[in-house]
Amino acid sequence: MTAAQPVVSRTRATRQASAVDDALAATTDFRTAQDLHAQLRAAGVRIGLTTVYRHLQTLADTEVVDVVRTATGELAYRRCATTNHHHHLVCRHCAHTVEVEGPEVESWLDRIAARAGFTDIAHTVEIAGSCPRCTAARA
Amino acid sequence: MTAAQPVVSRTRATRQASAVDDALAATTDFRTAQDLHAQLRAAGVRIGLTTVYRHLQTLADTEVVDVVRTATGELAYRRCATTNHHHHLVCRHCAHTVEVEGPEVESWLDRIAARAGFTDIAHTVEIAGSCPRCTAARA
DNA sequence: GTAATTGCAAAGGATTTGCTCTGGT
DNA sequence: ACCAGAGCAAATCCTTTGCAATTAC
Repeated sequence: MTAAQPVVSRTRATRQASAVDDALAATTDFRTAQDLHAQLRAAGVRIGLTTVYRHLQTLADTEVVDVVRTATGELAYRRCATTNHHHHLVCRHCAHTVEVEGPEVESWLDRIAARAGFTDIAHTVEIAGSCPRCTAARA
Repeated sequence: MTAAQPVVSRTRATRQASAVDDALAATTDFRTAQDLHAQLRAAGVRIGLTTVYRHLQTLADTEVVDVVRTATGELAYRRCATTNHHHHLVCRHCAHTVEVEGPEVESWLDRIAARAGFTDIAHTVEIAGSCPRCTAARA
């Protein structure tokens, strides 16, 4: 596999841009902007919340990160391993995330959309559950 | 099929409660609280936005209405025809909604969840598209 | 009459925007 | 030096809450 290259969202390389990049590279879980900001600050990085939001937005626009909306309505971001179309299995306790593919889901979507006469289909499939580790910890 | 009975969310039957019920019964599309409130006000009903929110919340808690989160993050409510598990095909232009079932999706979910060791799975599948009418209108 | 319900105003919380200052290049 | 990017504060937007007035029962 190719190493994740530092994706500079804007035209200039700044300390803050790499900080956000690094924070995203350091985890495979979905993180909110507030989350990442707090973590960066805790780690001693001087960065504003607005800046975190702006970088994440740019990364999302560039499709470098995936965005999902949590159950509470916040946006969460994640640097995905594949650029292929996929979905996420997210632990509702620790946000641990697993990428999954589902060809049969995609074909089902096409089928029911066609049946209803809908075109230009977009879809989101989000799956929440309890990951093995959290399930064990709570037993 | 059985007629949709007026579902009173609280213990007292008020003018406002039935107004919300009626508004929901009058459409098959997903509507936001703000939306319904504006519509009711426009129709001359005296009702506060807070009250609309409260009734929708209660109805959602009672599982009388389905709730989805729109692409812009707002909550949208809808009185569904079936109480069975189903998903929605929603027109991104006019919010026209079609209920769809997908046994294969449900079984796929179980399968991938089991494979990843996740338990206590919940999922959302939201499908957005352009309905036949809107597609035609925009051609 | 009593307690549930209403609805205004205000609070909350996430995200965005205005605008000035800072720092890449 | 120039201009993109940073960041604070203020503004937005949806939704919830506090609390006094209303109204169903």
